[in-house]
Amino acid sequence: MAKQTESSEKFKRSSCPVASTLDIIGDKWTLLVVRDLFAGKRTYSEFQGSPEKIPTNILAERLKRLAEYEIVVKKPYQHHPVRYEYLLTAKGKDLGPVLMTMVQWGEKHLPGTKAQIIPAKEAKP
Amino acid sequence: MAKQTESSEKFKRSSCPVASTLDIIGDKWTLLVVRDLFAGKRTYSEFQGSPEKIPTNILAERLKRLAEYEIVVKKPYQHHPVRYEYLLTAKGKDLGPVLMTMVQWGEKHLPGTKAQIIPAKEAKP
DNA sequence: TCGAGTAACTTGCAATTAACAAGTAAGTTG
DNA sequence: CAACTTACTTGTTAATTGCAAGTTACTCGA
Repeated sequence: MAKQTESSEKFKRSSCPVASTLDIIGDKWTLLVVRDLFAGKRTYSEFQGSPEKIPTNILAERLKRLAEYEIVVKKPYQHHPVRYEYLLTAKGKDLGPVLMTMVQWGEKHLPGTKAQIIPAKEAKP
Repeated sequence: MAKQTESSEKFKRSSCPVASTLDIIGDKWTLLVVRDLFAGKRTYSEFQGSPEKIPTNILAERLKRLAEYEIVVKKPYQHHPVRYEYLLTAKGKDLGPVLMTMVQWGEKHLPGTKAQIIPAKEAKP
């Protein structure tokens, strides 16, 4: 788990924006977490509840990575039982179009897939 | 290398179009091959020439997968020395918007990345 | 106050996948 | 005919994933 440098400079395969983007989100799970965030999920256990059943160690690692890349921020939303929530940053919200184009491609070309209508987010109770 | 079924039905983690799309293109290399196809590359050795230096066994496997999913078609473009070219299908061309949104995200958020202007394709020599 | 429960992780492996180097087959060129 | 090229395949090692179980901190009900 050794990082290559102390700084936030990460390894890049090339200067191509597609390749560099894939270095960050190019795996089976990362964008699913981002999708869940767009769907209004905020906590570790909410992510675990998704139908794809992400392994817990992978979820933890991906959340850490997403925080390192400043796609999400982790903050406690209550103390005593300290509980954390993960929120999309502006950088993370900018992944929305990537997700949307995947939804469009999937719905057009992969039979049996169907995006859910995301209910408008309510104010926190 | 055993497939789960004889038919072209592939395993899906869920009915979510994002998850199902990621089941196909959710890795570090697949979309780079698609990017190269959009950039006008057509042959195995042209893909190998890209700056990310994809391992040859992975390139072969990904091309096979892309053909199975009908994102590309493989066809010989000359006999005698049989040489193959890979071409995007309509389904593959529909991945263009996914690539474009990644370019936009990368250029905005990943310093040092820069999309190349793709030169107009010349006639085959 | 004890025991069960919950959220958010961590740890330990086995199994799968990726990476790297080398080798192969068919055909062409000097 | 020896070297070269394209398009792969094979073998081996390294890294990553997936699954199960364990941990920590705190709450709640009997």
